[in-house]
Amino acid sequence: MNDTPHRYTAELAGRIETTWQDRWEEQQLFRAPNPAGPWADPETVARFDGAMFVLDMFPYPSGKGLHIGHPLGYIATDVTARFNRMLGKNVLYSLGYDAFGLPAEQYAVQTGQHPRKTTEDNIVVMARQLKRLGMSYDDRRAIRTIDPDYYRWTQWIFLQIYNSWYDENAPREDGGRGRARPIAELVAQFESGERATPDGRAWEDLTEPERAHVLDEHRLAYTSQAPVNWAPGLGTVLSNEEVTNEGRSERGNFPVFKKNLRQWMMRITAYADRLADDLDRVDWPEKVRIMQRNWIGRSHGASVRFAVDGSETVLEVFTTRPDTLFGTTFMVVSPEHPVVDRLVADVWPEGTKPSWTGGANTPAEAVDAYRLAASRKTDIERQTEGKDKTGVFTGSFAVNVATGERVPVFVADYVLMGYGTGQVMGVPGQDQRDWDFATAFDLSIVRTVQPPPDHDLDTAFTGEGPAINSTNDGVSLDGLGVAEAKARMTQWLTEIGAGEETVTYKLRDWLFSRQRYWGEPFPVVFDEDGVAHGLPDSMLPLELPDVPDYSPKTFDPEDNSSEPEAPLARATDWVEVDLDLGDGKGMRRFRRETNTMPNWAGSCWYYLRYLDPENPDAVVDPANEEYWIGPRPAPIAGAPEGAVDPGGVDLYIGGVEHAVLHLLYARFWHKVLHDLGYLSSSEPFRKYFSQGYIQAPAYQDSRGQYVEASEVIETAGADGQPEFTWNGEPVTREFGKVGKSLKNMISPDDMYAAYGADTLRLYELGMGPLEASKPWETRAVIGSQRFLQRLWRNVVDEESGELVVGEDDPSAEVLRVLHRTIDAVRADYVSLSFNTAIARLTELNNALTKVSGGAPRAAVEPLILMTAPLAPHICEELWARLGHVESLAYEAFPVADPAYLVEDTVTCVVQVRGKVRARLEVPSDIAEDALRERALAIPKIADQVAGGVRTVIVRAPKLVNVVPA
RNA sequence: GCCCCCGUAGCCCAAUCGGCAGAGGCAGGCGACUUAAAAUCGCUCGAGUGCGAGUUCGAAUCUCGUCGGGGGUGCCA
Repeated sequence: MNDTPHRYTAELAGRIETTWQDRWEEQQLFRAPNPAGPWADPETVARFDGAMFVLDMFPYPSGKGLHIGHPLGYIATDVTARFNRMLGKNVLYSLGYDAFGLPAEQYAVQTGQHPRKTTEDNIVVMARQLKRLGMSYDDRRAIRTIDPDYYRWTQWIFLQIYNSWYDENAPREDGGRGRARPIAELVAQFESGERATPDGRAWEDLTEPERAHVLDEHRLAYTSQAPVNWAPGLGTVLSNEEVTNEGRSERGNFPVFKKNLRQWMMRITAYADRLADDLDRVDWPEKVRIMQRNWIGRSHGASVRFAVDGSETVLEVFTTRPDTLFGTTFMVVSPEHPVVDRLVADVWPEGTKPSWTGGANTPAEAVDAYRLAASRKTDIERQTEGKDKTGVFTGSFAVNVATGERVPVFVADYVLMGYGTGQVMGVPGQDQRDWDFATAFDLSIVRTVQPPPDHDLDTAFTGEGPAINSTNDGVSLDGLGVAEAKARMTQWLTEIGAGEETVTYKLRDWLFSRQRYWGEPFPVVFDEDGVAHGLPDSMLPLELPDVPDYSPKTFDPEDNSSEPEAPLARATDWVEVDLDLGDGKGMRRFRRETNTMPNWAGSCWYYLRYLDPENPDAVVDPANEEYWIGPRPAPIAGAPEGAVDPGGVDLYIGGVEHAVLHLLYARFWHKVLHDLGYLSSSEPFRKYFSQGYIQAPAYQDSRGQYVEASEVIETAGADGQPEFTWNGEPVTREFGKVGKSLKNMISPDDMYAAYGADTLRLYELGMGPLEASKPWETRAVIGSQRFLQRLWRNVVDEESGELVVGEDDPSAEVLRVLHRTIDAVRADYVSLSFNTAIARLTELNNALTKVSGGAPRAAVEPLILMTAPLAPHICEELWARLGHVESLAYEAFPVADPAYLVEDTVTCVVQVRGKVRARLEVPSDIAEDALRERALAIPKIADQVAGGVRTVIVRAPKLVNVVPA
């Protein structure tokens, strides 16, 4: 029989936790009122002290359920949500499911179940695990991307983007220029003649397909032929992330080919500048802002036009180093570039070196062979060949505009078609790639920046230095530094009409279609001329049809000529439809788009739907948007002078693996909707915090195979280092991401059973800073349980279950500890420093344990309130046992009394030359002079500075440093 | 290759503005409770901050170099 029936064991914790979880749910305690929309309750909203939107990256409902790595961020947001409720804020906090996607489809194909069934089953499992963790979600707002009521609006947003164009000259309210406008306004410009059509004909003289084609050049969502990763053996296209370094599919290890297919694209490049500039206005980790800026890859330089000798053809290059133009000794064009055809000469001209010809008899032969070889190489092969430069001479010469010299034009695959103009000027003196090419092809090298004396003579010099060899009749750069020389050269190029200042980006338009079943259908149909039409709102949602077979058609893995067949294409009854689009043309025959949207679509805007999930009339009521995420009066700390707050979610926590794509795509959509007037905020996430990973030990046997981590036995070795064995065999330990592949899965369910959810929450946040990755150690979880057991014992007698709190006033000493703790914990919660908050609470808890006569109620109650965001169940239970009827979820968070924060006396350290030599107990308000005198009067100090004092540094009241002469 | 972050006790981690290296936890040691063990409780041991310079009255903190670990990116003109 248990001696201590009221001890806080895992079993008791489990009972308490499930009881409170049910109670919270019954009382609908965490439902946040909205000011407008279907749930409008402005009176309740008015009772709060402002709004706070706390957001997690919503999960993909995997069949394996949660592991202990997942909840870290969720616990952090839950603590933040609970803390802010206690500060009087109206807190919006929920968690939906990102439920379309490839794994569900693949699992469905394997098991013969419908992906909706397996997905919904998985959601049930995850929802149970999360409820058991004690999350304070508003359950009404937990949207699922697969629900037609949700993806109706995903489709609606797609249509807004499709029906928009980017007007680079339109003024914005923030003072800049460029914003999305309805496509109808562009049509009006064409109709009125304000804007000329590409070929100059009048708009009304264009056929409908011609007009559609013109508009496609402007739409923010458009179709185009684009190269994609095609795996015939899988019957599907793959994202780049799904392709291995060896150019095979991650799943199944099938060959992957680049294939040109008609695809939907999103014109995200139109927003490149704003996506880069507005990073200054959001409160994000600097690391993530740098990653996004790198991804956008804005670079400033100049475009320069080169005449081709004896031809009308003009080559146009982009360079970030116009100052080095005098050092251009050759030109290079990408093999895929259409201009190559016009460059190929009939015969090898005089001066052609043997190494330039590739052994061919004519330039045409050489270039054809080279282009064919390049086309057969994958991107990966081009990369893995590294720095070995290959190429052939075209037989043409261009004219260096600065020197007037003829320079040979080459075709080489180190120049990429997809960046800049696909043509470069070869400047070996100041570019290592060009140097390598010049060396391989025996081309001349002219330095136009003076390298320092210690510079390696066999390499390019890319650093800062004075320009040399850079003077002609029109311009001289000699002696100028790089920045000045760039400006001077760009100015000269502009004057003579040979070039101008230019900005380029690495960012590409976003490939937006997938040949999959389990995704949002495009709300688009094609008429018999092949012209695309967006469906009218009244036809949304366009529901994903049930099909008998949702697996993609597979082919011979090596059959590059095969074409993907989207599963929806087989639903012929659905694809071929007669519709009246309401455009005055009556009932017509259409063919539906059979691609589906990528996984990103649903996750691009889910946070907006949390704001107003049941609104049938709008994606979100403008008043709700404004209330929850509208711009605030003050910009974020550290924003540039004059910056305006962009609005957005108050706190978004998620893994850094989504730092580039998801966050960038969501920002893009948000800005489009802002431009079109649907949103007052211009950024989705005002503050983003990237959490670290929890790593768990994984073990490999002598063959390098991972073994089940839970079955590994640790022993102390002869040298005191731990040794590990599995089934008696020695294994080696490493730390890695938790999961199936490393066989180190640890389920939160096991932790609930062994310790309880409150202990798990406390342990995960107590491990270290939220942003750090740290190793899981099951053995250490006990420490968090002990903390809660001590807290329990401060209130409840383990034998009898009676209250044991003292009703006397706390001592001054206890009050000082209490108020110092309040002060620190408040600050720690605000800065997400949960590990130090836990340490402070532990300290206070330990101190109360030692108070004779029982921990005083006046100290225990604030301790419980402060611990409640971290460990809500046990705190609710103790709060109730202390006689409170209401949940503590909306109790005011304790406030520190400044009177208890100041000490009467402090210990002052007295240093000699920076080394501590003595200590003084002094009044905390001691004057500098008095402190100096007292320090110098200490005999030990006086002895040490007998030779005289050079200076005394006093930092009253805590430090005196005496520097002897 | 380039860019960013991190190295503090056996382990995970603290340390406002540069001012006594230690808040908290794990493990270890000692003790209490127990017939015994586990659990629990109390007490306790423990590093001079990866390494080398520099700045400073004073450096874990700032600067430079170097080593180790992690992340991003990659022929981006």
